[in-house]
Amino acid sequence: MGVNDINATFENLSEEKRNSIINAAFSCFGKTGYKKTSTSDIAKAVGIPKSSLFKYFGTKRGMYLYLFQFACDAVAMEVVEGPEDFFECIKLATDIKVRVAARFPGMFDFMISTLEEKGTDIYDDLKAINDKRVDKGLDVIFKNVDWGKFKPGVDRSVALNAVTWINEGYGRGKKEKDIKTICADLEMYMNLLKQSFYKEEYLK
Amino acid sequence: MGVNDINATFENLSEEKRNSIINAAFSCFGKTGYKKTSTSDIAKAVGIPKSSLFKYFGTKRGMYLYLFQFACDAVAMEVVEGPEDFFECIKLATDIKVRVAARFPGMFDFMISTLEEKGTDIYDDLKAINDKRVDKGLDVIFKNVDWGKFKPGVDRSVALNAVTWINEGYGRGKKEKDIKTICADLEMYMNLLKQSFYKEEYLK
DNA sequence: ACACCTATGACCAAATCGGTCAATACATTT
DNA sequence: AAATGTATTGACCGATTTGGTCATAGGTGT
Repeated sequence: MGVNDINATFENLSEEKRNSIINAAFSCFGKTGYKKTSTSDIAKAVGIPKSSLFKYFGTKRGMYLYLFQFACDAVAMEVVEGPEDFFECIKLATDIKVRVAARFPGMFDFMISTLEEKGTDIYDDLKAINDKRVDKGLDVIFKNVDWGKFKPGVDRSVALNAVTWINEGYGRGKKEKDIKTICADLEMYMNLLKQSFYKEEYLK
Repeated sequence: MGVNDINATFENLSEEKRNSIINAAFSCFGKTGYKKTSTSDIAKAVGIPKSSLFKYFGTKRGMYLYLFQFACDAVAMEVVEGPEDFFECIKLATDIKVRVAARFPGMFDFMISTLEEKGTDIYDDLKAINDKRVDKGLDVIFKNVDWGKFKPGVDRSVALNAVTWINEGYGRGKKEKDIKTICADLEMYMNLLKQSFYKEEYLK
């Protein structure tokens, strides 16, 4: 084992065990935030003794930063530039999100919660990691979008808001649905919005 | 002071102070739930000593139940039967929500959080209070809706989902906006959806 | 049998928990 | 001004939980 490699023991675990730990931690931290989530909460959720967590991550802070970095990397690995059609980009983004969320269900809730919680002693570290990201949210996916397809009255932020809110809302409510149903449902909602947003000539 | 009246001292406070306590408690409990929110968290948020809270509500449990009852009553007081047009009902519901949220900003987040947290020793008491409610969510407001105005393909749950998700999404993002802007923004979003949902003949 | 590493529960001091209480501050009555 | 009743407060309580340590038990390869 490397001398300075705190996480080495964790990385040597089987992927299955690693993911189960990561997912439980995502879920716990995502629900109650950094400060209010105790290490024993997470240990209980995973089903391993607390001391193992400290072997893997050193400190609670180390664990949280690891998770944040992990989530950033997981997203960055999937992000690609999208086509010029807005709703194709939405579909692409949804696909990515669904695919990632299938492996790490609590990840996006966790990511949202990280930036909400201020006044903690890790906030600066989080921002440092976040500033180093190149993917910068949805910018990459949408950079090629042809906004000319939209009706004159509809501006970009409105469109993007409506779409993301419906996606979020659907995501919050889904329970025990398989990926195919989810994608089909979302496509239906998106087609609904498309009819409101696009000029007639682009509604195939 | 009445013998069995634990809350009497609290009720005798000025409305301003009472509301500031209620709002801080809504916000704290809404964010981290019953178990993870400490009485000192709330006291600090209000700006009064913790011991005062215990004078007002007796116990933490008592405080939480009071808040829940209070929120139920506040909603029940505003709810009325809506007209037959779906989007007029939405507007009515939004008006109610905005009006209530103007006085108690954290109330709805609190209400949502109450039913999410299971395994606490107050869950049964909450359900008991909740079961006594007559307003039962949005049923009353929407009971007169004429669903025939919708396009054949659009079913009710889809419409209601899209509308509520956009409302929730907008609500989550709003910061320092005055009520008028909020209502205008939401009306714009709703008109967008209306065009997707209604048969042509009903689009004025 | 050995060495090597991981997993684990008992354990720690420090902080925090829900809750109490005697003392103070304050307004009202006499 | 003195006396009275109440509201407010910070100091304080035992109990629990906190982040974190560590010696030991257990498994694996040789």
